[in-house]
Amino acid sequence: MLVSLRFFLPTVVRMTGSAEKQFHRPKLEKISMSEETVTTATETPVTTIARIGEHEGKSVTLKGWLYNLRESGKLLFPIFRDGSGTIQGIVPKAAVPPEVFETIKGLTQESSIIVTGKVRADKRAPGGYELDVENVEVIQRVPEDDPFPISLKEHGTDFLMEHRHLWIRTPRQSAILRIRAEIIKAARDFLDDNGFILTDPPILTPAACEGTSTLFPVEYFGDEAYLTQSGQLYIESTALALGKVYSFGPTFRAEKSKTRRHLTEFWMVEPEWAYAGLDDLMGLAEQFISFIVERVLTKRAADLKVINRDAAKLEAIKAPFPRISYDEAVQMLNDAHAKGLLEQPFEYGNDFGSPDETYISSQFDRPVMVHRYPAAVKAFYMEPDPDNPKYALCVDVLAPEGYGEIIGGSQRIASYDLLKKRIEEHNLPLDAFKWYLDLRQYGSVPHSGFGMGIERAVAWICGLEHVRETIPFARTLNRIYP
RNA sequence: UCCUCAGUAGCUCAAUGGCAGAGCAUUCGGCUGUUAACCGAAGGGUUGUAGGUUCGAGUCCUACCUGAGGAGCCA
Repeated sequence: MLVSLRFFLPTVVRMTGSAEKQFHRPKLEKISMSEETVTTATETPVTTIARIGEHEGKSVTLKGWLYNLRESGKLLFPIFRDGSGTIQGIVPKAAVPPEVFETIKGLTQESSIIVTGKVRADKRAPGGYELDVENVEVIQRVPEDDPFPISLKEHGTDFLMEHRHLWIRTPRQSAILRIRAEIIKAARDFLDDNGFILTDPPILTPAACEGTSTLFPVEYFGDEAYLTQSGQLYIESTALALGKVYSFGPTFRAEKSKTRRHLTEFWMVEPEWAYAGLDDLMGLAEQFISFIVERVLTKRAADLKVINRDAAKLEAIKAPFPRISYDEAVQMLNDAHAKGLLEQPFEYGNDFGSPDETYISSQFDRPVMVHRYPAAVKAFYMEPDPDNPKYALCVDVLAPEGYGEIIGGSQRIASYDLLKKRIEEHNLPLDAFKWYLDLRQYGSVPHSGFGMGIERAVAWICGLEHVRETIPFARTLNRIYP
């Protein structure tokens, strides 16, 4: 896979003694947590590229890096980035002291600099503004014999992942990480504002949560422990203590999955809700997803544009979402196979494979909720449907555009006897689940919850090919560096 | 674990079994509005590893290593 690094380029800076003395270093009165600070030495406001429009016609100071340098005779066009965006500067030779011109001319890509200049609106500028550079201070100049490895041209996946610590500086990757942060904040704001209490489950666990996935073993003072594959069982207990709870944290799966949808370490947000049934859960899921998408559209429109995401597809994501049963989904798959739209015939009773999920989701313009799978293919703790115990009261939410399952949830078994029976049927160690059974011994209630994989949600909302771009440092089957 | 594909300059890629190439990056020179700028020049190679076939292997054969995509499993 080739990844085009649009808007990127390199350059350099020469730090001469005489030039350095002319550069002012803005002195801050204090460390400010706001984006805007004022230097007492120069009275030049220190701002960010994202907010530079507030300073049109005035001189400002930016702290950042050189993204690219173009030159045309006695004109230099340095492009700066500061983490909030990029802006082009212009440096006519006649307009600045010779030291400043020579310093900028000698800058290398990704050299760190503090630059001062006057903000000017310009229709030719992609961001609407340019900076007439007045001065520059070089903090560190990248040596030209070991230049920044990620050029503006295309690179291969392996090379980019090997340089992930530098790749994240590029505009597209930075935009994705900002959107990820917004998605996480939206998820937590939604749950916080709807009465869910954050309760953090342990990451080191004594046994498998579900008994299915392959776990990462850890040496624990002479015993074997495992990295958690889900916080669910633990937040069932906090839900019975606090009513409505959620967890947000990392989970680990040692499955040898090699696909664009899998990481060995990923983040999940899991609400758990006492006295809630499957219908309550589906209502929560559609409100939750709608809220997150709306928030990203509102607050990260500029970043969606940077990554070229079709916002119209996201604007359609509004509750209610279609709800279909497993049986109805199977009927869709059978019809599709009869029409030649699906290669493999679907065998009733199985869980859906990737091509199946892709087809089902492609039939809708918003996430589709598939409920009541056969209990036999689902986890041991799911409550049977009272209307037909062959089915489990569970739901998978399939994202549009072929992104597959982003949410999996269910109503949990409330009966002590049934849960104990299921644990035995799955050959799970009863003693390890004693505490879990206690939840059904002491004030058991119907309760439900789901887990949403953050990386899959980010991949879908951003329209990405692969989940490895949705997290700063992806952990996959074949990569644990950097 | 299985299937498919790919490893050649720092990067992205060419090269019918017959002299190892281009673009970008780097260095030098030119250009006063460039948008992955452009124009000219220079430096830059153990063709993933090991073996084999051949007068001759980047190219064909075998094994291995590494990576990618997919299946299974999962969020």
